[in-house]
Amino acid sequence: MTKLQFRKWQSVQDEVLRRIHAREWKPGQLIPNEADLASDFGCARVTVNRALREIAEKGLLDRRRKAGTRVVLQPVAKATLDISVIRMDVEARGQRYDHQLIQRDISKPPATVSGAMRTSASAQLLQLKALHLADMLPYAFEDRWINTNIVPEATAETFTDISSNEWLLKHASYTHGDITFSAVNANKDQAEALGCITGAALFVMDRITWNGDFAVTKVRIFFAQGHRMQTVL
Amino acid sequence: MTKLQFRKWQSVQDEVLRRIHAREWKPGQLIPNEADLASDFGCARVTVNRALREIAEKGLLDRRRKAGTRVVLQPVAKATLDISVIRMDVEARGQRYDHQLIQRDISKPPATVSGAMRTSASAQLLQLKALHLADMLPYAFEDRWINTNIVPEATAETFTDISSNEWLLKHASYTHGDITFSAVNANKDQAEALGCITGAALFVMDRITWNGDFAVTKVRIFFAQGHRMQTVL
DNA sequence: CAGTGGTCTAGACCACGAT
DNA sequence: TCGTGGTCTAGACCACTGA
Repeated sequence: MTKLQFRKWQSVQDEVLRRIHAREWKPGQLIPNEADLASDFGCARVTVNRALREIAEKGLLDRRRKAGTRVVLQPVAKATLDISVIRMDVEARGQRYDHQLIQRDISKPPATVSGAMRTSASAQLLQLKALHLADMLPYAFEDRWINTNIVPEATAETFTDISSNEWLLKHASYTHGDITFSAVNANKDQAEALGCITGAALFVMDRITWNGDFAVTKVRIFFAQGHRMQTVL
Repeated sequence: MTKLQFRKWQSVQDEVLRRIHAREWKPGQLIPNEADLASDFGCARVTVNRALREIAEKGLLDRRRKAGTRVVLQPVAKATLDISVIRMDVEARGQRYDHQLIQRDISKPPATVSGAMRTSASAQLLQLKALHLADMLPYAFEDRWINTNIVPEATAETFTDISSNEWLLKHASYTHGDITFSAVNANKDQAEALGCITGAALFVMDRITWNGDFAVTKVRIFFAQGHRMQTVL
């Protein structure tokens, strides 16, 4: 009905994906070069290039100059995770978001933290512990360290009205981050904060955010029991 | 020294990212349109377009026709996970990979499985349980159901010489998949297989792979205690 | 060396959507 | 309505790298 958007490169991409999925082009097989495909599809070579490039970025094709383009034997699936502010996650579920500041200290972090953040062993950092709530029930427990050398304004902020995550997005910029997901058994403090039994399996996200070579913040988030993180291939 | 690759679009992208990170272009701010940037950078508009398009896909820019391009207020970080065959993960860590088939049955799955796979409630599926080993130590325990209506050849395969994952990649194609990550306390069977105590927190990946509207396979993988999944922003 | 993909350009038309 | 981004083209040159 509605023709909507003549994205020729996308129809080329769809057709190529169809041929791969239908095994018309088998794993390991060389496919025609860009110029031939362009005349087959009746479009410019650049259009074919864009279609194939995106498929190669997804990991389904292996492209090499002179050698041509092949269907990969064992595709490495690329799943994309959207890591947003926790408030957004909660509100996207149609729930009411609240947060409680549990602790706020300036102190010398344990060696594991200063090591991971590459701060000097004697440096004082700002530590925050907070609870995120969805519909008044515990959603996640957060343990964060902020590098006040990089973000000195943080020492003047109470973090009672705004979560540290959102405050940092407004006041600090970053260039990249490292994320790790794991599972841990809840200790007494975490169990108490999240309202579960000690030893319950918790889904954990660790994140260190960098601005160039300097760590801006390190945060460990313990999600309430039963939390799931979903994505698609 | 080596100039290597004149990718003008990438130098444009680097410069734009620098301006965003340096807050020269602040969150929420409108940046110059493509034509102006092109003349500023001394390149074609298409080159600017490619540079900005990729940044927008990463979630740092919001682009709208007529309205122009803005730096987003709260960037939603996109993290990409590479989901490969477990053997590859193990070997990438420099460890020896082995696997053991623990169970192989054709039976009617529980309602949760047939429901998730959208197979008829009375359909028989092939169930496999297997252990993945790294340097002879348990790495992950896998519980899999295969839809033999979609992949009938599976009924003739023993899965003793090749893991089900790699066999499926060779013999079945898929169009998309759903993935969920969570944490669970190990039950007695899982604890025994993985060599941990009952109740240990395990990192779990659930995956359903589809070919069009039909589920090819559903797998639940319990990783050994302490497993971490890493990525970057 | 030569074939293939990677990139760039100038110009063009179009889809969208803010105003 | 009309400014902006989205896409397409034909042609060109270049960077790789397999043979």
